[in-house]
Amino acid sequence: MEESILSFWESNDVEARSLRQGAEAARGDGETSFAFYDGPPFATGLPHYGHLLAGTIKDVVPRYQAMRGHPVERRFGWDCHGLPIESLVENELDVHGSADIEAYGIDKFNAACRAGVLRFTKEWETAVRRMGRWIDFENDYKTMDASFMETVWWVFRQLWDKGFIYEGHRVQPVSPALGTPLSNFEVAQGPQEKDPVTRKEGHKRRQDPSLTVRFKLEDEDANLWAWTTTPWTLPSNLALAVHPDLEYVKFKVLGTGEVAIAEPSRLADYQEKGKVGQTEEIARFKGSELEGRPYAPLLPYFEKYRTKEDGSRWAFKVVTADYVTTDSGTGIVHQAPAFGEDDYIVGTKAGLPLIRPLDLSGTFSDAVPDFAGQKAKDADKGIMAKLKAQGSVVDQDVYVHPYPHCYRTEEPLLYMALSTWFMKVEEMRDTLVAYNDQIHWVPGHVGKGRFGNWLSAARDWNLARNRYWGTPLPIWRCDKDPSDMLCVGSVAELEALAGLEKGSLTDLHRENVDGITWTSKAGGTMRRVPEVFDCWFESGSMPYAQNHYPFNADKKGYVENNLPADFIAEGLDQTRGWFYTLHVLATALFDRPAFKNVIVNGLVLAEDGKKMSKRLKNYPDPTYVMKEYGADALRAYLINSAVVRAEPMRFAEKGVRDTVRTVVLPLWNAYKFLSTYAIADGWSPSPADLEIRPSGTADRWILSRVQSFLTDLVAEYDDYALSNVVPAFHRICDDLNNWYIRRGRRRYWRSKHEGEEAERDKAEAYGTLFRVLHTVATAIAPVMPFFSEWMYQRLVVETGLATDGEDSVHLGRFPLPDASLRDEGLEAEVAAVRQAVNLGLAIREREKIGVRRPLGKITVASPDEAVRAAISAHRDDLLAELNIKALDVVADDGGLVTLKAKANFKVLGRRLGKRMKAVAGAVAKLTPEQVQGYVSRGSIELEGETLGGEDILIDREVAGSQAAEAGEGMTVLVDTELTDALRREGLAREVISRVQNLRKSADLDVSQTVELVLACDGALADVANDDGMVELIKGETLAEVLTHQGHAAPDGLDTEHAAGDEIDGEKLSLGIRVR
RNA sequence: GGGCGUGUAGCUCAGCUGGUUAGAGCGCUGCCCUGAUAAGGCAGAGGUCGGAGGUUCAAGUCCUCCCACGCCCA
Repeated sequence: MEESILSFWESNDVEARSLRQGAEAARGDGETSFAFYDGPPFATGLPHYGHLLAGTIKDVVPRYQAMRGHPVERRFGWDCHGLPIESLVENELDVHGSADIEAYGIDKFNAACRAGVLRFTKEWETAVRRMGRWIDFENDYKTMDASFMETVWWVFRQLWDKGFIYEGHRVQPVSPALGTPLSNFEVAQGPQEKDPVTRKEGHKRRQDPSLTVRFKLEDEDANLWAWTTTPWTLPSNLALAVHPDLEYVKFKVLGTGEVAIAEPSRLADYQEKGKVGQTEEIARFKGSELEGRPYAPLLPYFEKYRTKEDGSRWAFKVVTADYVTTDSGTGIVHQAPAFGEDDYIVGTKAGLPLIRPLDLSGTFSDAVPDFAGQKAKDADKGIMAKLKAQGSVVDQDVYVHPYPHCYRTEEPLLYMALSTWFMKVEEMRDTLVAYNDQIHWVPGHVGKGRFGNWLSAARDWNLARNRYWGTPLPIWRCDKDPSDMLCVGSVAELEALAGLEKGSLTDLHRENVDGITWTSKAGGTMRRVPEVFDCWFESGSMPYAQNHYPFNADKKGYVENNLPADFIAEGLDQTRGWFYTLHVLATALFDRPAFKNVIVNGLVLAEDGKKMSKRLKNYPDPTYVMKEYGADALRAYLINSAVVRAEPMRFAEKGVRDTVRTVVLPLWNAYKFLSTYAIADGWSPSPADLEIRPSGTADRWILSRVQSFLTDLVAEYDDYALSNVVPAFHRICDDLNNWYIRRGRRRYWRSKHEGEEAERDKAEAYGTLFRVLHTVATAIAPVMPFFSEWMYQRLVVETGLATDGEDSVHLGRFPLPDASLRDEGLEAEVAAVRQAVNLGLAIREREKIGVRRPLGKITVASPDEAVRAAISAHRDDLLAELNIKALDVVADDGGLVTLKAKANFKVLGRRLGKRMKAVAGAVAKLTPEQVQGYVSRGSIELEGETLGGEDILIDREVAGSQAAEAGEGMTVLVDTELTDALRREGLAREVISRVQNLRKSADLDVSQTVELVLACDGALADVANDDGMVELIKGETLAEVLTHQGHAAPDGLDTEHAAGDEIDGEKLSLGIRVR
């Protein structure tokens, strides 16, 4: 069914027309259009349920808005740049690290990335279309398009001009073998190992030297003991850090006479392990008192940083830092600001210089002549030997700890401060938070909590990456005078600067722009800096870059009109990703938020609660699920869960199957009912039926219920609360199938000779059901686009009712609730009747009397006049549904129930406070008579309080052993006594049921008339001999002739179709001849 | 280590500003109905509301601490 709808959409250009409407409206004044941004996925893998979920949300909302008359432009976006594709290509080419890649050729490497990044786009397109998502793949955007990249340059240039960009350093993990810094992603790819104690997965463990070194104070004859596991950073030592609040001890080592300083608990630990002998305490003081104390450089290489030009102390002094702990070491931490994140922060704060005598391959430079040319880790031994020789080593040991290793070479990573480019974000925090307050987040807590907290603690954004396949940073710098820099904001500008022919530069990747140079003012050469952009910068630029803003004059106004977007949706993991980068750039560039409404979805987990894993095969293939159960069911299942409120969801195939059963089939059944009888009856809808205003109660009721349903839906859609849509749909289906159609079934097979009134009623029945189905089918179009379309085609298009341009449900308007069709009083009436029916069924259940057996009388008692009126008004439905002959409605239920009183805690608690308990106790102890007295008088005095009105709640409990049930506001009593007539009719109905089953199993047409043969005796024979009962049976089973034989035939009757059964222990044979 | 979220029936989840029989769906058991239905209805069993304190006349709901899990960030 869905496949044929897909080809219908395609061959009739339906999708394209809807999308075109969006694009055209958006290009106009933007007044009525609804702006949607698609967050670009990465097409290096196949789409999984997370993508399908996001895709569903991104489809439901635009479809709804389009139907509300706000056309939506929907362009698919592809994220093309970044590490995942580079890693993939590195593996395929077996080329790893910067040296290899550059030797291989950036042009060839990038060509491979370009070829590889879109390899799965066809599969994506197929999957996205199969799930019914309408989005434009032809007019898509790719972050690697020259036009997109040029806008990224423009964005960056804006920031540059506004002073948001600066050059700084950040400590990053570097793989010495690859000679390249690694991203967090790559670090996480490194070898993993379980911690033997905590059993938690972490970095692979390694043995490192554990070295405790003495630093000699310059203003006192004492040493500071500091600890490190990276001896190779000791030549670059520039400071020692202590915790300002920790206590330190100065002591004398008795054996050697050395005076030293360390943290006392750490010293004790050293002594326990026998590394230090007896000591004598000299003094104690806080870490803060050590601050600023000068010490002699451990090694001579950077002595020049001891004092600044003005003579003040620069490096080689004690600084304080809160991160110092007493978990290991001496409580005094060696600081090499270029080689650790903490060290870098401390160094910056203390104004220390940044020295880094190692290149990216981890090789010492000439600045450290003793170890020049050696690799960092290889130099550890020599450094330790040298320190030992000069008497600086207190202790040497081995330390085992988890440590990050290179994902390719398994070598330990080195942390180094590298030059990079930042965008100032910290100084705009307040603005970011203020604009965030204008955004409607679903769920709210993500915006307030997670995102809001992140914004108010936002750090400057490191925009540059030392990679190859990305948008190059458009900064050109003089090789003679590094302060001479130029930021290029467009291709034309670059061509002019470099003297290139206009229009000659058609691609902006590194291989095409790195070679572009020109002569600088100082006579040097202007060269591009080597970095490319963090690809989040590109996706954050997407609102502008997808339209080549501001270079494309046609779309300039369009971009400005569509900022902020009305709606976006992505997963929770984008809080620090796309949501953030969109917001930061829109705030910095346009002084507005980037979007007005956002739905954040949670993670789709496998049924076992684990991550979906191809290796574990713990989830069903999406293609299979859509083929087996349909995309509509999958969409409804995904949406009908807290996953659309950022909570994790366990995906179960069974859940999709249940969705078919509970969401799709009910409406399908209702449609089948209408079509079966309409065909049999030759009925077809007229345009007036779309607007029918019937007079009958049941018809008015169901139309009213539909209006309530629409009211709910519109509220939920408008609030982006998608998780409430399916439950609302479920309720209307229940009302439609289990009451409206069930009760009204006979109206559809009324025959012509019942007269004019019957004809009119039948027409209204058809018209109303038609109108209801049409409305409901249209209202669910955003969620279940296929089934909705299928119904619409049959109900409206094939019957010739479609007006021009409305040949698809998705091109029409969303049905808004019509208040004039709403009758809440009537809805309450039916609710009361349905409750009475439920109570009656409960009585039958308890008394073990099947509904097929008619009973004489039901009594409904209620003190509520409205309830009594409702029951009387719907008398026929109540009696028919319960198969009871007569109804009594009474106000006084005194004889049926005993009254129990309960204190109304909500009302009384507020008033009475502490006295609540006593009063509640007294109320509970009231006898039924006292309660009765309260009911008639309206007030009572208890514990010195006068209670009345809402203060006391009355519960009714059925008294004695009567066949009665008490519900909210009513009590129902059923007379279970049987007369002969009732008994005979019950048996007749049993017979009818058997005949109908036989007709069904014989596969007879609904209107096929037959000849019926019954063979039975005893009580059943009484029925067969009762003229009234015979007429009843004949009428119900379309039997033109009924013959009765004595005694059941044990071998079955000699008719075309025959069956045998037992009713109340008596044997019955029946047979059917087709006439 | 920090931020956010989650923890309620065998499973998946509702429970609004605190108010007294803690609900629904699925599953299970029993019964019933059915000439639109691939279905449906009624009932039953099943709960220390993650744990411990506290506030309050009253706590699943508010506060504190702890435990477990998830996501993000270090």
